[in-house]
Amino acid sequence: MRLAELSERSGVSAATIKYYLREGLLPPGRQVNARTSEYDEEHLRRLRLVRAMIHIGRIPVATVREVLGHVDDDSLGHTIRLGAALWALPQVPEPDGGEEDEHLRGVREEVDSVLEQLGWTNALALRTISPSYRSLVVALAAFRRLGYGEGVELLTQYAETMHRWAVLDLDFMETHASEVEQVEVAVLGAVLFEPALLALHRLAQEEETTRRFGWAGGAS
Amino acid sequence: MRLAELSERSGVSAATIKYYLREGLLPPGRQVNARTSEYDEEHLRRLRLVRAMIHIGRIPVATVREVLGHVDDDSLGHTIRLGAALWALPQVPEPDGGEEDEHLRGVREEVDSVLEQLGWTNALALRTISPSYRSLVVALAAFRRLGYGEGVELLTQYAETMHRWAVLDLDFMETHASEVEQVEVAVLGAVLFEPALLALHRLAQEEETTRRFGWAGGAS
DNA sequence: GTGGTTAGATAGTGACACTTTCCAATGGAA
DNA sequence: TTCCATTGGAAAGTGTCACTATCTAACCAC
Repeated sequence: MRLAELSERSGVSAATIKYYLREGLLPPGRQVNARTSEYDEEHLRRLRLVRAMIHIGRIPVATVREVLGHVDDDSLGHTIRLGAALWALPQVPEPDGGEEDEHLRGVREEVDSVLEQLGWTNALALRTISPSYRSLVVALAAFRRLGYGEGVELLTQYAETMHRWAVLDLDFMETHASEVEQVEVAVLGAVLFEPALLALHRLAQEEETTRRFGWAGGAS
Repeated sequence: MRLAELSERSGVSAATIKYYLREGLLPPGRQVNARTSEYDEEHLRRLRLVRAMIHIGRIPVATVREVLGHVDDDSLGHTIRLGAALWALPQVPEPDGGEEDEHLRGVREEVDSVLEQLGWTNALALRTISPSYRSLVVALAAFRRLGYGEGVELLTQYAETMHRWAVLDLDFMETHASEVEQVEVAVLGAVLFEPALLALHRLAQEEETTRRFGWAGGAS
């Protein structure tokens, strides 16, 4: 298939596809001659993956390139490749004060004790370098800075829920044979499944809110 | 406190605070005279809230204004205000094809049957207008378009988990008296707590991955 | 009365994700 | 063979976004 057909089948404009090729998000097609290339189903799939990462996962183009680079890199071990890909995903940025702590330090201690209590020894060991750990601490500290510190106490319950979710993810991942696919599935789980589950969560909130308060609910 | 102090205490530059005032994200200070305004602790809190929404929640400035407008609007009922605020949050954009269905239609049917099975009658009734429902369907359709349809079968399990989470949210919310605060807590739950829990989820994934595959794991 | 600060207006910046425009080289149709 | 739409590639342009910088006139403390 040529560029025009790839564009039509994916619903992505030819100019945008050229842009992705230029940026290295899509591998070049098979060169037929100096002025024509041929694309296949794998290109279409990759294009859909890229689009989903950008629009559903809200991942910047440069980051997509980096993440997919790790996914494709078969010179690394399985865990490393997966870790590298997941760690390249966008994270919560540094808080405003630069390094001003207090809340940050308090939350960090609390998170550490929760991890220890849960027996997450691997996560504890990775703590100093894991972006997920940093994101967690920063987000919780912001919450606490607004006066909702008590929310953090539920952390253990939430952590158990999230662990159950992770087990489901990895079970699902292991049903897929190829290593490249396994890493891809894990990345997709983080990039596409998270938004889906957040939408499901908001839907559950809507359900529960209307159950408790009805449709017009509360005073005006 | 004057602008310079507000800036120093929050770690946000004076120019940025002026920008937020201009955009209506912060209410103006108490005018002392033609060229001086006085700000209080409530301004500091609001500023931190805005910063958290923008940087942790990744919400566009215009959307923050809209969401906070709903939170502050005491002319509406409780449920409506909450719904309006949550529905104003950024959602998954339309898929590429414009309206090309098939996957979309299939997923929609599947989601509907899951909702029915769970007895989420309110969510089912809101289905046609709820942005969360749309986001869910679009994200799952993208997943399926990439060949991972089976993931959707776990939907019921995930939905039950998300409902449990929503119940925890609303329980927490109800411990807060003021209506304005209740709506704020719900919005914060969606905006700050979601990133925190996603970080927790990724941490759980790291833990479980290293448990199963070790540190170097898999072939190279 | 002088120097530093303030609110407010206007314009500028850099990142980002495309989009447009141009080109010469093809390749199928007439 | 001639014509003309299409192709890959390069380069410049566009619109949005979240600030950031510059300027002005008023004010206040010393």
